[in-house]
Amino acid sequence: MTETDAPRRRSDATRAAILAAARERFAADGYERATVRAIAQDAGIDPSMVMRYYGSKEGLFAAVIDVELVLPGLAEIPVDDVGTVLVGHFLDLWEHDSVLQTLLRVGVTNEAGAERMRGVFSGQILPLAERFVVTRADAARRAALVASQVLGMALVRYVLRFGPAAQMSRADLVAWVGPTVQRYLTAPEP
Amino acid sequence: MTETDAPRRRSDATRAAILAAARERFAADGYERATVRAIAQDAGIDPSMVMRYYGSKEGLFAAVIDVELVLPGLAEIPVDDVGTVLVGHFLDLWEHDSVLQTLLRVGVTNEAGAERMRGVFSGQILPLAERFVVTRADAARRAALVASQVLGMALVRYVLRFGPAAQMSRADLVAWVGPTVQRYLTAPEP
DNA sequence: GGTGTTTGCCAACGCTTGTTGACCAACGTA
DNA sequence: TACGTTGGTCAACAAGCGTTGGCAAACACC
Repeated sequence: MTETDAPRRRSDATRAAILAAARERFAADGYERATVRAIAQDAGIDPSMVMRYYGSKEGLFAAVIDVELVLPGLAEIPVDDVGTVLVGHFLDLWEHDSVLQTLLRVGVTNEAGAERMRGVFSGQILPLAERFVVTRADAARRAALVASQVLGMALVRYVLRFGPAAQMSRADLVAWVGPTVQRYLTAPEP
Repeated sequence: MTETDAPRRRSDATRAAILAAARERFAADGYERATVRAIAQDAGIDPSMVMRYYGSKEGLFAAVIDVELVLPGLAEIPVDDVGTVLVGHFLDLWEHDSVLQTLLRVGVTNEAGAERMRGVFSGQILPLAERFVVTRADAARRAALVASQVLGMALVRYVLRFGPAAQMSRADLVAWVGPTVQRYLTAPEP
């Protein structure tokens, strides 16, 4: 998804600085409040450079969310631990990579962000659910339930910052939420 | 919270039209993209009227989110049904009142919206949780978990509009999510 | 019926936004 | 050393934003 072996240019450092600043601003402020001027200032360059290298603000945003986002393979872990392991992986992803934070902040008001979020859902959670049930419709429902709990957890903990949710230890969170995800994936339909 | 017996003015209809238009716009577009001009056009009046009656865009937003938001009393229902009943109430609230949609859309990027959201949490879900456990810290954790699941459900269903989540029937949703909430409220600590 | 207040529109302000093009310095190559 | 290419700044643009003040019509009251 991301470019790998392009010819090295002298401006690569600038490009990277812009991208890094954009990541932080979009993740912290959402699409509208993250201005091109602010991003450029963070990157220590002129706003016009953003346009030169990314075409437009929308193009810059597209570059920010155009990253591989993969949950570690859950194939080899015991079936009974899928819930807790998945929750742990999601917490890691959330805390060490700003792209999910960006997608959530932006996806709530911006259609491109929402579309990308749906893409992550279809590409990561849906295939996971399909390994546990037979019908495609059932898998879709279960994946949606998993997404609701996992995104809801991130929402109250990292975005809305509800006190209790932000203060819960990682272990507590896994112990509480893991079984929910486990049930959504493996329990018989109610 | 809302004014009740003020002297009736001739402009009450206009005030109401502005408020109604603002509710829809804020709920649909979030704070930044809901412009005063667009709201005024929806209400069929001049943008300057918004300033006259609500002081500023921020004042208008404050008026929009300044509404009583109460979950129906859950005191008289059987303890074992708390989860399913609560989820049902939340779905009703979400579909018949735009204020929660507004708060979620805005709260993700706007601190005033987030603060109001935390207020709803503290005023509605926290007291509920305190009826089921003894220590205040435990209640806070459980309330946060309930909020994460319930808001996450709303997020994927009404805001991000994940296909499977949006298409699930109300009955299915209650049957799947109800037990999760029930467990968060009444299960012993893991 | 005259007078003061309310309701509404209009035009404009000052500011910020994304975006553009002119221009200069540094570099690579012959 | 000369020259085309690349990297970068600067100043400005048009558009949109929230916001303001003035003015005309409609109303309320004596």
